[in-house]
Amino acid sequence: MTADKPLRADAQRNRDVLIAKAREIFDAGDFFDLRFDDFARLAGVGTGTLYRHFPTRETLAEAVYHGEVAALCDRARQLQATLPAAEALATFLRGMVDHIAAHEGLARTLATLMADRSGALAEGSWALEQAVTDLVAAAVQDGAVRDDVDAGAVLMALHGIGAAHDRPGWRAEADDVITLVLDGLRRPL
Amino acid sequence: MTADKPLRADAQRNRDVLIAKAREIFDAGDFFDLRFDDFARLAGVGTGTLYRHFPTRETLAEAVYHGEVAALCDRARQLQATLPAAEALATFLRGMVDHIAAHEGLARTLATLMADRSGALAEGSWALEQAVTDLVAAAVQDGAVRDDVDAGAVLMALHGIGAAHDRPGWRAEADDVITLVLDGLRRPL
DNA sequence: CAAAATATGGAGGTCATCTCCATTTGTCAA
DNA sequence: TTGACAAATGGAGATGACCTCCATATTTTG
Repeated sequence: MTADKPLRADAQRNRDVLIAKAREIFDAGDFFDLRFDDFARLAGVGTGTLYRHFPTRETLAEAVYHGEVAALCDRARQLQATLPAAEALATFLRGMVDHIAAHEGLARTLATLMADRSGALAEGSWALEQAVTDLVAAAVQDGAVRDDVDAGAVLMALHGIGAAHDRPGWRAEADDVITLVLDGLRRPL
Repeated sequence: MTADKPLRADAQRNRDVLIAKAREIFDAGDFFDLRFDDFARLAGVGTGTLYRHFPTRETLAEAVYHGEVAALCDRARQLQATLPAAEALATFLRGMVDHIAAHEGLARTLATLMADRSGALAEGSWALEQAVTDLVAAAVQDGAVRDDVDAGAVLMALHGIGAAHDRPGWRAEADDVITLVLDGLRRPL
């Protein structure tokens, strides 16, 4: 896919700084209040450098997102290796809520970008989708979960949770969504 | 809340034209590809007029959204009056998916704006939330639905459906989400 | 170490957004 | 009807964010 050409040392360094700074801003939730040019200065590089590395806000977001997704996928695999399938799925989904709760701004920012022009981020989230699909498939295999609903539905529900992050009773409602999904998955009819 | 001052005749006419044109553009999904000034010309008014009526894209979206929400609420009330509670809820949710499917561009546009700065639209969707809450409450009353999950969770799931509108297998997955939610609601444990 | 390749930064062009106000249109009382 | 006041209009132009471009600097290579 991405035939990563070896990046020059300083270029790599700047790229890393940009991503790190971006994650920071994302997390604070200030990403959209900030002029893109100013972001370059904040990161200590020229605007040209910023734009060469990340032509748009979306590409930058994708880079940050990649790290998130990788971490989540690791967690999924680890759970799958150490717990019964149904429990792994439940634990993972509950954990997702914790994770989103802990990274409010980031979740909101990503949700916004996701809804906007889904192309860029959709690609980045492919791995996450795969991980969830695997978790569900394993649970189906165990007979713990019905086989007539697509794993994509679980993704959708998660997406709703992330996107609605600013609702007053978010945490309780998010937990309820997971409860509904898990209970709904359990009964074959 | 909104102490609607009586609008002058021509102002009202322009306002209506703007909303009508906006709904049209929304539905075509071209809302974000269009310069806001050009939208004014498309609607046949000056930019000043556009901005006086709708200072931002969001306020315009909210106006369109209002109509949608009103229609949906009517439907909810009608179902609630003519069907058993559990069935009314199920029919309403299934119908939501149809509705979103039929108004692709609009759904996507609203989802985007919703995620962005939720303030404006969140206010507009209060009525919809109330309608869903009523449907759920009635079903709980009937004993057809568990009472330990908040109606907000259903809203969240719907939100996820709307926001993820561009996924390849959207329709099937959306139906699955509804299935999960309904089945999840059914079992008290 | 020289030359080639690669990356940098920020000045300035471009273009969407929004403001402002001279003019037009609607309202209402006499 | 008409005059006078209020409300609304529209579009020219200011503003400022986004992005390009290239002379200069840095890294790598032979």
